Amino acid sequence: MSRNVQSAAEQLKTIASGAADIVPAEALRAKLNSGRTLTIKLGVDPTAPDLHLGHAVPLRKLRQFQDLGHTVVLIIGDFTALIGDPSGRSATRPALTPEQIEANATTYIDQAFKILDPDKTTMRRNSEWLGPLGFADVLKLTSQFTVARILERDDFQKRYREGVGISLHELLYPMAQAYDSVAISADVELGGTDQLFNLLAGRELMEKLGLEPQVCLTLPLLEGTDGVQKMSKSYGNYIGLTDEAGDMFGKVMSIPDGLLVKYYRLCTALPVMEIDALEASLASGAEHPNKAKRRLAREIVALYHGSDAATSAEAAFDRVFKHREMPEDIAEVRVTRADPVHLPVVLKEAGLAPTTSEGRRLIDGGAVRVDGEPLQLAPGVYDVPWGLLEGHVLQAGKRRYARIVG
RNA sequence: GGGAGUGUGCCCGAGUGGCUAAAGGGGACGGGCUGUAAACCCGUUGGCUACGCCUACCUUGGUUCGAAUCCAAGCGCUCCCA
Repeated sequence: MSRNVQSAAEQLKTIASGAADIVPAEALRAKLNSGRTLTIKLGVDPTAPDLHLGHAVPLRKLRQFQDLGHTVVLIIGDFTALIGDPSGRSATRPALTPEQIEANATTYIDQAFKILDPDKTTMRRNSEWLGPLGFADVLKLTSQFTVARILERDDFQKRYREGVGISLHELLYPMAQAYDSVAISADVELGGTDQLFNLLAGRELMEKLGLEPQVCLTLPLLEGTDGVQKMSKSYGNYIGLTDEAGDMFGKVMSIPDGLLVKYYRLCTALPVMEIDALEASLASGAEHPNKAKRRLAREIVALYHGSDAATSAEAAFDRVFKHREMPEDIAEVRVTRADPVHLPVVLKEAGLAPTTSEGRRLIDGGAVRVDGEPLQLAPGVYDVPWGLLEGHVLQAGKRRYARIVG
């Protein structure tokens, strides 16, 4: 929408919103003042096929740069994936096969373009320039860094102190990433706060090689739905960009209140001033957190599925969780017919429980309902008449439903 | 190359011959409360149409009526010396 008609000061305000740190801020101001189109770099690790809101944070920031008229270079770290970024890790990352990397890169790009403007995005792979380097080239590069400098890194220090292994090649990761910045002459590089070390390495290397050093812009790590750990698939606390609208809405509703403003800032496209105002009214108690969270959920769902989907996701949410009614679209599930039927098996076949044992636990725990009515069975009894289930809605817990057919 | 230590369920971590499907904690799931938030209370937490059976304490062999626990070799990880 907007082009680079905004003043440097205005641009800076947008860019700084939600950012954790800009190092050095002065340099960014100067670059913006120059009026030229800046090259904004983001390196991504093709280590996972599915993107979530956490991945979207830097992508959103990139989009802001694009809207301000700048160019984005998205670097797929297909070569560095052979090392595995040690950032924030307490152990060496497993290396990926080239096939996995390729597959992940493809899905990554697909999903990233839900956020980025393809016309203002250049895609590169760092194997383009890292691959051809010979051992002599690598030696020359390593001579630009000192051991002390590399070992300053918190995660390396920690691992070293705790006796957790550090492979030698991991020490080269920051250097490889830094070389990416050299290869594309980046003006600004984005990354999470855990990336600061890597970003600074890029800045230093550029300076040593006589290039205008990049500005490092870090973004806070986004906590997942548990509100504690950073959002990550392996913690199971993520909201996927390709999650269904209803799921996405529900997951956003389940984040802790304390994260509301952060999510607004990092995950929505709302103007900075509006978010500032919301933050104030939440703090004063004028705005109920639940109301703010609903709007947040709508905003986020609308971003990835459109506003119609957001509206109906909210309606479906209310139906089930506010009015305690059945959802409208309950999938029919065909299960093995028997009379009487063994309920744990039905639960399993219907996908409501992962195992029959879990099914039993759900029954014992009073989590199973038929047409919304709690099912009470005598202890030790798990068989029910088929007629009780056929055509009815079987429910396990608050969110799992299935209409049983035979 | 030499020496020492360590490997338990999703994670951390007890357990040192039978009473161990394995303490405790975390997490997760379920119930209550509620705003599908937090806090709090309660329950569950290997699989199996199940008062029983099967699979489990890095791997493979061995000792024993019986092993997560003892022995041997191997593999992984860590530390110290060279």
